[in-house]
This record gives sequence, C-alpha cells and structure tokens, in this order.
Amino acid sequence: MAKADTLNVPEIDFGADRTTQEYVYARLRNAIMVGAIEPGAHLTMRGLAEALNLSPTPIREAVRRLSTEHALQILPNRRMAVPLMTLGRFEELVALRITLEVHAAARSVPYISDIIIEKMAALDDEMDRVLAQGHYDALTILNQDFHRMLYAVNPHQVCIPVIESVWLQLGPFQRQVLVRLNQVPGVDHHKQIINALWARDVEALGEAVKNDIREGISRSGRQILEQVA
Amino acid sequence: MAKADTLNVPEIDFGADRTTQEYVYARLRNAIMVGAIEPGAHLTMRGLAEALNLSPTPIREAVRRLSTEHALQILPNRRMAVPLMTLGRFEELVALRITLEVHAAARSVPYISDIIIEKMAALDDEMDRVLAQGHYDALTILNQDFHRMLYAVNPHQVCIPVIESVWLQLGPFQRQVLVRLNQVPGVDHHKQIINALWARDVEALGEAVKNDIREGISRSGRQILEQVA
DNA sequence: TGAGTAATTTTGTGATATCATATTCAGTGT
DNA sequence: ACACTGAATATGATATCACAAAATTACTCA
Repeated sequence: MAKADTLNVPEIDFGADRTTQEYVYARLRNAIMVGAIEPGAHLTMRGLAEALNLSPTPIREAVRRLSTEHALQILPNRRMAVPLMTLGRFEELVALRITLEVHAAARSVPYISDIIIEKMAALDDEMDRVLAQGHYDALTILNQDFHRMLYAVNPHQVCIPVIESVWLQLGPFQRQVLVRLNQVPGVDHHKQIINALWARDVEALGEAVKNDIREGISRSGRQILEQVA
Repeated sequence: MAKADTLNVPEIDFGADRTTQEYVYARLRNAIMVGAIEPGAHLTMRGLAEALNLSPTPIREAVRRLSTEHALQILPNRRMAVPLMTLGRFEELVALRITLEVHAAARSVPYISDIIIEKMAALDDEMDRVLAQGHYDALTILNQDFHRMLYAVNPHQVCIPVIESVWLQLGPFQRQVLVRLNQVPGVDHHKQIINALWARDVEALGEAVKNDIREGISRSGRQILEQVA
C-alpha cells in the first residue's frame, strides 16, 4: 500500500493493552520527531486510517493531540500539514530549547548519582558507534534518550513534556539539516556534559548543554535557512 | 441538569464557524485555567457529553488534547481526573514558569512599542478595579492577558503555548490558594514590569517578572502545601 | 452484620453512517 | 489554449452503534 510509506518509519513495538489512539499517537509522534515526514507534507486522516488499517476515529484523536503540541498544523481549510520552518521560528525554538534544557539540567543536579552518569556515558559511547554507521534516525533517538535521562532524575520533574514539545517542532527540520549537510557535527559535547556531572558543577553543566545544542543544530540549521531566504 | 455544574463557568462566546471539538476544548481549558474544576475531581466523558448536549466523540478529542497538556490525567482505569498538586511539583512548576516567562519577556523587548506598553498599563488598571470587587476569575484571566500581551509582541514567538501549558497545570491549585487565603497578594509587580518596559531594561524586566510570579503565587502556595504535608 | 460474589449498569473505545464543505475534474464557451 | 462553471468526488466532523472492561449494586452465605 503506497499510503503506508507516508510514515516510512519502522513499526514500533507496543504494549498490548494500550489503546489504538495511543498507538497511532506514538507512531506519528516518533515519525515526526525523527523527521520521517517532510515539512510541508500534507496528510489526510482517511489516508492515514487506510495506511494503518484503522477507522478515522483514533487517527483524529492522535492528530488532534499532535496539533495541540504544534507538531502538526491544522490549516484553515481543515487540512493538516507538517509546519514549514522559517529562520525566525527556528531561532526562537533553539533559544527556547537552550533555556529549557539548561533549566532542567540545573534542577537535576541535586539528584544525580554515579550510576546515572555511567549510564549516560554508555549511551554516549553507543552514539559514537551508531554515528560511524550513519544511522541518523537512531542517532536522533539516542541523543534524545541521553538528554531525557538527565532531566528525568529529578523526581518532581515537569520539564520533559515541554522539552519534547520543542524537539517535536524541530524534528522535521533537523532531518533536512542532516541530509543536506550529509555529516554530523564534529565535536562531541556530551563528554563535556558528563564531566560537568561528575563535578556536580551547575555552571559548567549549563555551558555544556548550551554548547551541545548550539553546535548540534543551531549553526548548520541557520546556514540552510539563510541560503533559502 | 446537575452535571452541567461540573463546569461552573460561564459559557464563552465563540466564533460560529469553529468545530464543536474546539468549543469543548476551549471551554474545558478555560474552566481548568481559572480553577473552576477542583483538583482530584473525577470527570466522565459521557457526563460531559450529556452536560453539553453533545456526543462523546468531540468530548473525547478535547479531553485527549488536555491530557496531552497535562491539564487532565488519564488514570490507568481509563478514567480521568484533574491532577492533585504536591509541594514538589508545585515548586517545579513555579520555577519553570519563572524561567519561561523571563525568557519570553527578554525576547520580546526588541519588539516593544509605546502603544503596547500603554495597553498593558490599561489592563493593569482594569485589574485594580476588578480586584476591588473580588472577582478572582476575571482577575486570573486579566493577569494572563497582561502577560500574554507582552510575550505576543515577538512575531516569531513560540513560547506562549508552552507557558500556557504551565498556567494550565497551576490553575486548579491557584484557585485553592486564593480561596483559602481569601486575599490577593499586596504589592502589584505589574507597575514594576511596566517601568522596566518603558526603560527597555531587559535585566529589570526579568527581575520584575520573577518577582511578580514569586509573590503572586509561590509564597502563599508553598504555605498551604506545607501545612498539609 | 459483614464479607464475598454474581448481576446490572456505567463507561471508554473504536467502527460505521451521515452530512456539510472543500477539492478535483470535466466540460463548455470564449 | 485558457478561464469559468457545474458535477462528481474526497474529506473532515459529529452522531450513533457495538463491544469490552470497569464500577456499582444486589444478593447470598457465614
């Protein structure tokens, strides 16, 4: 079925007892997060329903949730599309991402344990391996896991959903950046993050997170958007 | 009908050509934002449907969207409730609110015009009038309008939805605070915000926003949560 | 009287049916 | 060829229907 390729992303494994709507939501969200759906692409609910062999009802619920997160756009014609990126919006999103993640990282420090740092280091090593093979999707996922692991150690944490919402908005465009440049950023700022964690140094951690985000996407993304404009 | 009182909030006026789902979403969101629904309260979709004279379908969509924003909680039994507040979560939400709003305010400064400042001052005056009459709901709405007006002058702004999501999570609890204390915070930090805007002083603006949030809800909220715990 | 269990009711979920609107396509006339 | 118009089609939105799971109630037995 041609429509299925709209989500050219592997089926995700899924606990059996969840709802269909949740499955669709998770699958679409994942596809958008790794940039599997091109910005500007138009989707139809019935198309998605046919592709996933479901009725429109759970599709609509999932799509509505994603539009609330600004991962999808409901156009005035009631059609939906993946939002296009502009330079202004891009810079706002990156700036917001830095502010949020520096904040979340700082509030995680009191709860950091050696075990967590070691787990994060292990994730970073895995990223190096995946990087060598050029698996961009896996790289994106691992990078997010790395960051999320840090923010999640704070037991009262409320930032992660907000941060993920920003990731979601940057996702489709980030893929374009990776594909166009056909290379990933050179320096690995994750080592810097890990060092700051070992030292429990809030200042250094903030700097490291900021650099990681800036170098990871900001510079190259701005290049591309400027040459278009 | 008794169920309708679940949302003891006036009907909001609503453009005629929007969808039912959007109407339900807006109405529920508003009710939660001003704290019209008590934390811990259980809602049923069919109950809401009956109260609003609608089928469960648009209700489900609206509720799903709100649960994505963490304004409602879907329990493992598939029931839904307004989340309860804890001290830890409260402090995280307030800290996040400060970080976000200081960020958004700073990024608005380059776009500030005298006209906007005057409009904000007018809103603040109206708040003083409403305050004298003890209309807490109207006060909450006006306060949000005041803040939103500032952040919205940035044309590439992406913060407002995120900030509103935090407001939404604080809403039900904030109402409890106002009711229990039966008074509103004394000093009006909005004047301080407006002065900083006239001066185009980013530093002072950040301080003013921080103080406004802290004094407005943080102190009294913490008091209440601590005496419970 | 109280605890456990079966029957009833309520509820959430997803598929289907229906309707209004938007889009696409074919045909007409210039 | 090209713009315009009307028919046909596709789409989104909501209500209704069917089903399964959960909650509630009623009932039984100790």
